[in-house]
Amino acid sequence: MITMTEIAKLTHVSQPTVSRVLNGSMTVAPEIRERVLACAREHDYQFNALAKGLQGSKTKLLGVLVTDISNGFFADLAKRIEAEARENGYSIILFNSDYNPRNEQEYLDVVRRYRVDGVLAVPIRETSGEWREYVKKLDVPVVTVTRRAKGLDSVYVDHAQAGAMVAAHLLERGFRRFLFIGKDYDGKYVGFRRSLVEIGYGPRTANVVYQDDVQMNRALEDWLGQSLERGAVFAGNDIYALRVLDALRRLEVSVPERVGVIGFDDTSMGRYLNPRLSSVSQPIARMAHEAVARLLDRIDRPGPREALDDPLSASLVIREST
Amino acid sequence: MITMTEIAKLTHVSQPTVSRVLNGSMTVAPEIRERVLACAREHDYQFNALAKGLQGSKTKLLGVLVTDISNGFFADLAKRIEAEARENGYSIILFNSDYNPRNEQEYLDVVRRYRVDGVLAVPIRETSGEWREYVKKLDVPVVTVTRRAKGLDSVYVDHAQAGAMVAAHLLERGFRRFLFIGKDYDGKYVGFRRSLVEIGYGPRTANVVYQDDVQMNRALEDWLGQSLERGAVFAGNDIYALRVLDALRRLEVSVPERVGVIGFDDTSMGRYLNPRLSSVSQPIARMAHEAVARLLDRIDRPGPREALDDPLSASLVIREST
DNA sequence: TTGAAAGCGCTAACAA
DNA sequence: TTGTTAGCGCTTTCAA
Repeated sequence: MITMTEIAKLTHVSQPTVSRVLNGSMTVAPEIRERVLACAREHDYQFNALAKGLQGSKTKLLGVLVTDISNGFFADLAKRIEAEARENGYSIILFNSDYNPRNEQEYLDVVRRYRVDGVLAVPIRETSGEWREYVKKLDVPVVTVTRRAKGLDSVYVDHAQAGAMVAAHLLERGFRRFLFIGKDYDGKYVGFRRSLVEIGYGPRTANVVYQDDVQMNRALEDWLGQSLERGAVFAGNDIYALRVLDALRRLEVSVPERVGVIGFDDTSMGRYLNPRLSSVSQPIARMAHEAVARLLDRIDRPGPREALDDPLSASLVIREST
Repeated sequence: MITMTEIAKLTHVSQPTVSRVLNGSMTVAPEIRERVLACAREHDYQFNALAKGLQGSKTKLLGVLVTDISNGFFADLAKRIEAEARENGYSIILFNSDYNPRNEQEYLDVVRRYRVDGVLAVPIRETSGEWREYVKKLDVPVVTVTRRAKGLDSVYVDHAQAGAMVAAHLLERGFRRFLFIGKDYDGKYVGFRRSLVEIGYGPRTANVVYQDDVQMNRALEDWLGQSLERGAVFAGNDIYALRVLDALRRLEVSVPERVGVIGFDDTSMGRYLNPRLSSVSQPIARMAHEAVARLLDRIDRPGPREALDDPLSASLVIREST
């Protein structure tokens, strides 16, 4: 691939002059400018991003770390982030932690090796000390997406509030018992449960951690057997919701007459499912936009500033399943 | 971040000696080796991948270009590719062309700028002259994944064969009219149609290019109205299939009694849908493995060799919808 | 307006 | 076994 030095030789100017032309400096004689540009075009010059990055620390590279790219929600998020980054002249190095902290840690090292200008991350355990420590060492700006990490720039949806919304909706629809599929420390469950406890439904709300289909189906069956009252399942994500729907169908439980189901993330399949799935929609495009904007701002204007902590709110998408 | 030169100063050796230690050369006195390693650990040294890449052309970076990462199939593929690459010490720069050739072209330039060691691509139009020309200019190895590009290393599933399999299956299940959702030059339709034409069903097989739900639903309705014979819809991917299922439900057409539906890619949701979706499964893990292996081989042992052209075969996953 | 020179962090000769 | 020197492709002074 042709270099500036070679173009310089071909056009009989110095290499820095070529640099000036190619970077759009206006202090070059039009005649030379033409000559250099023509030569660059002819040989299809592409600057060496490594050499450029070696110099001024601007690699125009962003590290993006997600937990699971094969989850439609994160795939969408990654897609939007990539688009936003591209619009601003940045490229993305993508990492998939697969919910494995070892991977996450390893990636953070890789990111440093490539001297990325900044990192967008969906941390596995955003509250852990290890995560904070690693971020400290990174010495490039980091923006946490989807999760809230205290003291760090975070662009996220207020899960507790979303959970409360779900509770209100389910109550209004006449459901009186509740099962959450997911971890009990999950923000959405925290908010969900809190609302329910407040009005005395604490004993009627439980949670199950998803391990595999067999285990979940059994848990579901147990829960169904405990009472004949109309209940609702709040799934931690749409993937779980889809499985719940399937299990319920197998058990010949009618949705939403006997049991309601609501998902989370509002992935695109939801509106085509049978029954159409109610879900909680996160403003993906907006999150991607704000996260990238914040990150680029940190990159462009370094120095300490207060951490961004602006929870966006989710919205309910009500369809047939509740 | 600390550099080799700085470590050299701190440990009172020359910088190349630090390089030797850190790269595991055995020709260094144990005492020095210890000292240097300790210092590196203490300061959490991470080599500068840019400087390294600027030198020996090995950036340990792979460009990955897909058409749509938000499609579950490609998300899975990307995930596997990333994992395979990582196992071999490579990182991934990810691009999403969004089926836009302009993006694709632009990305190929970016890839050159970062001097990636190789590229894995799902091209938009693998048969076009433009694509071949761009690949030529790339002067790094390129492996085409999912599609077949003549004369280039290609790891792909034989879509025509898959299409033929679908035809045989549908016929066996007693369907007698056929509608394919997708482009007529799509390999799977080519193979599908060919099989059908051979036995005289040419006039009974048609295709519709998906534009949006309204248009597709209308086309579907038209097709249904043309005959009362039992027919099947072959969707170009599972996403289309899901929509077809939804449209059919709206039209109160029973699946698979009156109309069969089969998808493509066998995305994970398929087994939970109502009805469970029959689909064509591509060996994603194997494709990722072979593609990365081939690419790394090209990188490690340059020089002309015959292009890899080894079509893998897809397999039918038959569930309730056919 | 242009060029010469230095340097980013590293590897790769080559000497000692 | 270690150090010296040069150079990868670029940007950035500093002179001219």
